[in-house]
Order: sequence, then structure tokens, then C-alpha cells
Amino acid sequence: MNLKELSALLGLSQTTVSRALNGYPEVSELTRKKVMKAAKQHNYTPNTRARGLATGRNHAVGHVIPLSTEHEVVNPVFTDFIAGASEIYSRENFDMHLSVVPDSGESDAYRKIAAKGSVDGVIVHGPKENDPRINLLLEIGMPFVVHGRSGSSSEGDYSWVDMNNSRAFERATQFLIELGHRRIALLNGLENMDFAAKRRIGYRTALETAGLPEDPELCASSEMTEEYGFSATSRLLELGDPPTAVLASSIIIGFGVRRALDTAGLKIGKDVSLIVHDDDLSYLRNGSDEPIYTATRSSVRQAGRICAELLMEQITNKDSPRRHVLLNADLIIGQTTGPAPQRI
Amino acid sequence: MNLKELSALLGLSQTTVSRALNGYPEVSELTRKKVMKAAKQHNYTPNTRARGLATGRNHAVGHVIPLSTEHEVVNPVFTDFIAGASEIYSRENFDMHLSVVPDSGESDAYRKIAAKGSVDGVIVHGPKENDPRINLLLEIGMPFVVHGRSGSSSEGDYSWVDMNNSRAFERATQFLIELGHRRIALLNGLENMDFAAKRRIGYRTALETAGLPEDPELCASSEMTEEYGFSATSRLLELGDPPTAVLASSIIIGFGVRRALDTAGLKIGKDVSLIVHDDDLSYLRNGSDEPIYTATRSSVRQAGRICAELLMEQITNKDSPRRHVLLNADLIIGQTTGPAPQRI
DNA sequence: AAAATGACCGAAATCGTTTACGTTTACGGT
DNA sequence: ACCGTAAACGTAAACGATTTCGGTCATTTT
Repeated sequence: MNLKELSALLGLSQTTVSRALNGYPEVSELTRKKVMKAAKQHNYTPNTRARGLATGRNHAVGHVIPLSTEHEVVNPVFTDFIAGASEIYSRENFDMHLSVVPDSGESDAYRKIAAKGSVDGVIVHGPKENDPRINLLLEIGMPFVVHGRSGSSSEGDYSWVDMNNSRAFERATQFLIELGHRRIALLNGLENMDFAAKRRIGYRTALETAGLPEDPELCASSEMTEEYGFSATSRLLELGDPPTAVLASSIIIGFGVRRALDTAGLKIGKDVSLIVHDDDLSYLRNGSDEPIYTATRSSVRQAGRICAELLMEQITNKDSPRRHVLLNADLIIGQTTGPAPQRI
Repeated sequence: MNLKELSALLGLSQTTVSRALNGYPEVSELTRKKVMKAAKQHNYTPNTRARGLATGRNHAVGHVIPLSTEHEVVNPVFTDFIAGASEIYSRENFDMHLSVVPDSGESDAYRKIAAKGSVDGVIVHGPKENDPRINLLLEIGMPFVVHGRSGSSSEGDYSWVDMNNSRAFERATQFLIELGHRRIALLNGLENMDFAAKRRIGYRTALETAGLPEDPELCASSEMTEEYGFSATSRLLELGDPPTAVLASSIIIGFGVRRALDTAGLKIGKDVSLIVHDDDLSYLRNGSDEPIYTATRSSVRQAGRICAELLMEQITNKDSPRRHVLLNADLIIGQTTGPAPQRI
């Protein structure tokens, strides 16, 4: 069922039918009612391709999600991010286009997307510390919002939604120090990623403030998997002077830490304290009422919602000001932290 | 840069340029070379909307992913499934459209997608035991492939890619029985889902074969979260006659089981055995060389690849036969199973 | 030498919308 | 009775590709 058929059926011109459906004023309420009814009855929905061609606007946004070439890992937070963003998209009747590309060829992917012209804007995931994609998109002139940031916020003018990574990890580290911990390990994500670099900075700042040294042996950086949490922790425990506390960049790493401690016969929260970052994923809730893991928490689904909203705003009004949203993570106290054990 | 501009630039007609780029024979190799070069140089890519309008084919497929209304959970296997499917899509130059919809309104979502006409086919995720979407899509005449099945495979003729859920869980249960376990708990997913129903059947079959009763107290069914694994296991441990083995429908449930056993001071694989189902997710690898959890394993990423391939085939050749692919899960032995402990 | 063939290219229709611009009708004001 | 205005609707031109149907040559066949 297309517009021509529908209008023939109603004995009206395509113009009138189109206007009736799109809420234009130059059509009587009576005919509008009729048109609406017929459209519903015959399950008519304007063909998106044709509409896009005619209007120049697609009612669609693109997400390019990077596939880490190293271990072929897709960041699991995407599910929740996308779920959040979708709430906005479906409300605004936008479509979402997804492409998964090896992180080596991301820039090309964006260029291609722009040339194909099938989306009105994009969301940039997983920004690196100095991410070329941002300048690329600014050049091309495609509306975009970054989930995260790239380097310092002052350079370049683009919209982003980020959590306060450095502050969150500074507080977490500080909290552990206050509990008496002196040997604190950091199991970070890949530190060429902006978020991980910022967390490292927060960790460092807290140590410096407390006059503690930063021991490279206590710091690891990798893809955030359970296996990584396990093997890194196992390695740490074999050190001459093992850590009494671990800070992990994701709850999934935390699962691995738990398993390693479990295997070593150590009690979590007693022998070794653990703080994780909790993205508040729907399938990995950190406890229902009382939290399980002590954690820095920030909802990635909420970030998805906000990113989508900023993008909608930017698409509908091309010269709306760029906006920056800094979500700050809560430090929530669970059952995995406790005072540093006395060394014998 | 569009076709008109490019052809004007080359001093050729749009027709010739279009033909040159699409590999039609009625254009000389010399001009084809020139056109190709100019296209690359000016970063020309045909506008997808216009191309779609003209050809009637979109080079795009849709994924509708259900958002469980109960707990707002998005199934985390989607990331890997999509990563697998994307390999095929990018190879074939297809786009992927995603919509996340509350599982109550899924049928409407499909109807809308069909009416909008922006995709050439869809992949159906998370089929229920008797899923109305299948007949709906058959009626509409939109090509589709189901990830999973709906009910018995004989009814209706549609393509699907599934793993042998019942057989896998039958073997896992049987394995536990052979280890001497008599009280075996099943922490299943939502049993209105086809995969979970089939796993339940496999579990039951093995028990019956061994002449063991199926105790409803040992069976749970819910959204597959860590929290569920923890709370269900904690409840099980408080029974008068607690299970000595647990069968969990996902590795994430397994994490919760581990935590519950840990909390209760029980040793996993010794006091209580655990078998999980392992979707072989990239960020939740079940060990690098030796598996950690004893598990039934089937790669969901591989399933994604195959689904995408079947769909491509069906789109390019509308009356290609419907195909059914049954992947069978391996039973891999890890460190979480052992002989049933002797009761005192 | 005329006719047929094949290689190469172009004009224009087409896909399903939106929208700038025109046209008709009804109605109130003078 | 005439005109102006506004409401309600229609015509036709975009949008950017693909594709059908020809057209012009040069080359071969008869």
C-alpha cells in the first residue's frame, strides 16, 4: 500500500493525503479524519526511502561499534546503551543503523556512512585518547554525539556525554586508602581508551595525595574480560608483596577477581578488598537492594538515553549549541571492601 | 557528491557512470577505469535511499531485539550474535537496522517494519514456544531467519538456526547422574522461551531415563541474571535436602551460583557441582585453554554468522529452499564438576 | 555495396514521497 | 454585483539512483 493507491482509494490527491498525515494545516479536519482512518485500516506507513529522498532527512541515526581486533571482543555495555538510546529513538520515530567494524577501520566506516547518506547523525562509541574520528566528523559536518570524551574537553567543540571517570576512581582509591590499604592494584581497561586513561589518572592522583607510590607491578591494562580478572589477580597474589585491595574497571573483571581469590582460598572483602566499576547493566545488576560489590556506579543505559536526546536535538536544529553532560558516578558500599588486614 | 555531479565532471551520462560502477558489460574498460578512479577520488558512494527506491532492494536487514518487559533486561548474547552477523553483512555490503522493542509489542514492530519497507529481511530473536511472529512474517512475505526455533520443527516452513538444546541438557544431566548426583537443580531461563522449554525437556528426559524423580523445588525459571543465580542457589541450599549439583542456563547465572556457594562456604566442584551453558561470548570466555566451568558450549557468534548467511541467500533468491541448521553443543569438562559428595 | 551485428553510450521513465506553486470554491465586505 | 481573502485541494517538479529503450558508430557478414 503506497500513497498513490491510498489517495486513489480515497478519491483525493496524493498531496492532500500526505498533508493530512503529516499534520499540515491546509486540510479540513473532516478529510484528515477520513485519511487517518483509511491509513490505519490499510496499514499504510510512508516508505522511508522515498520520504528520505524527498525530505533530505532520514529519521535514522547510526551507531558504529568497534570490534577490538586484538581479542575480537565487543564491549558488553552496548546492549544496555542501545536499549537506553532506543527508548528515545522509538519515541521520536527514528531508526537505528548499526555497524560493527574492526577498530582499525573506523574512520573509513564513518566516511562511508556519510557518503551513503542514510543517517542524519551518528553516535561515537569508545573514544580513544586522541580520537581522529571527532575531527573527521566535524569536517564532514555530520551531527554526532560522543559517548565519552577524547582528551581534554576544551579542545574542539562537540557534544559528549561522559561520566567523571577520574574523579570516580580517585574517590574509590581514596576510600581504600582510608580503610588502611597501602598496596592497591588497578585492573584497568585498555589504556589507549579515553575512559581508562582517565581512571588511571584518578587512581594516581589519590595515591599521590596520600603520599603513596604508584607501583607499575600493581597496574594492569587489558580487554575487560572475566579471564583477565582471574589471571591478573592470580599473578598479583604471587608477588612478594601482594596487594590488599583491587580496583577493577568493570564488574566482569570483578567476577574474575572473585574466582581468583576463591581459588587461592582468600576471603573477598576481608583478605582482599575489591571495588569495581558498575555500569548498572540489566543482566548484571549489582544486587537488588543492598549492593554486593563495592562499586563506582553510573548507568550506561541512562547515558544512552542522554546521548540519543542530544543527538535528536542536534539533528532537528543544526545550529543548536554543542552540549556536554558529565554524569558523576556514585560510590556505593557493598560487601567486598573492608579494613586492610594486618600483615604478620 | 552525487551521480549527476560525478557524471557532469566526467563528461558522461548518468547512465554510463552508473553502469560503469555496477559492473555492467556495455561500457568500455577504459571509461570504466576512469569512472572508478573519479568515484574513488571524490569519495562517491551511491545514495542508499535513492538506490533502494530505484531497485526495490535495500541492502539492509532488520533485527528486532526484545526488551523483556518484566525486568527490562536485554539479552547479553546479542552483542556477540550481532558481531557474528555483521561479519557477513559487511562482506555483502548490507546495512543492519536495529530496533529494541518491549516484547509485548513485537508483532506490531514487525508489521511496521514491513510497511516502512526499509529492509529486505529480518532476523527473529528469542522465539517463544509458540511464536506468532513466524506466521505473521510468512503472511507478510518478508524473508526471515529465526535464531532458535518455535515449537516442533515440522510445523510451518521457515529457516532457522538453533542449537540442540534438549540434547545438550540431557547429556549434561546424564553426566551429573553418572557422577553420582541424585539431587540436581535446574536454574533455567524463562520457560516460555523456546530454548528454555527445550532444555527443561532434556533435563527431564535424563532424569526419567535414570529413574529419578523431577522435584519442582529444584527447578527455577527466570531472567538469566547474576542476581538470580545467587538468590536461587541460596534458596536451594536452605532446603532440607539440598541439591549436590546445579545446572544453569547461562554462564552469568553461574557467576551468581559461584557467589552463593562461596558465601555459604561451600567449595564449587566438590561440595556442589555446577554445569552452565556457555554461549562462548567474547567477554566471558570460559577459560583460555582449559575450561573453568564444566559447560555445554555453543558459539552464539557462529550462530549469528550462519543466520546472516541464510538470510542473504533467501534475500538474493526469493524462492530458495528454507533451511534448518542444528548446531550441537559440546559438553566440555571444566573444574566445577566432581563426584557427588557422600551424605552423612 | 548493402545489410547485419555488436560495442558503446544517452534520454527519459521509474521508484514513493514531499512541497513549491496554482487553482478552485465559499464567503464576507463594500 | 463585484472583489478580496482564506480555506481546501491539486499539479507537477524535485530527491538520486537504476533501467528500459533506443541511437550512433565501426566492424563484420553476405
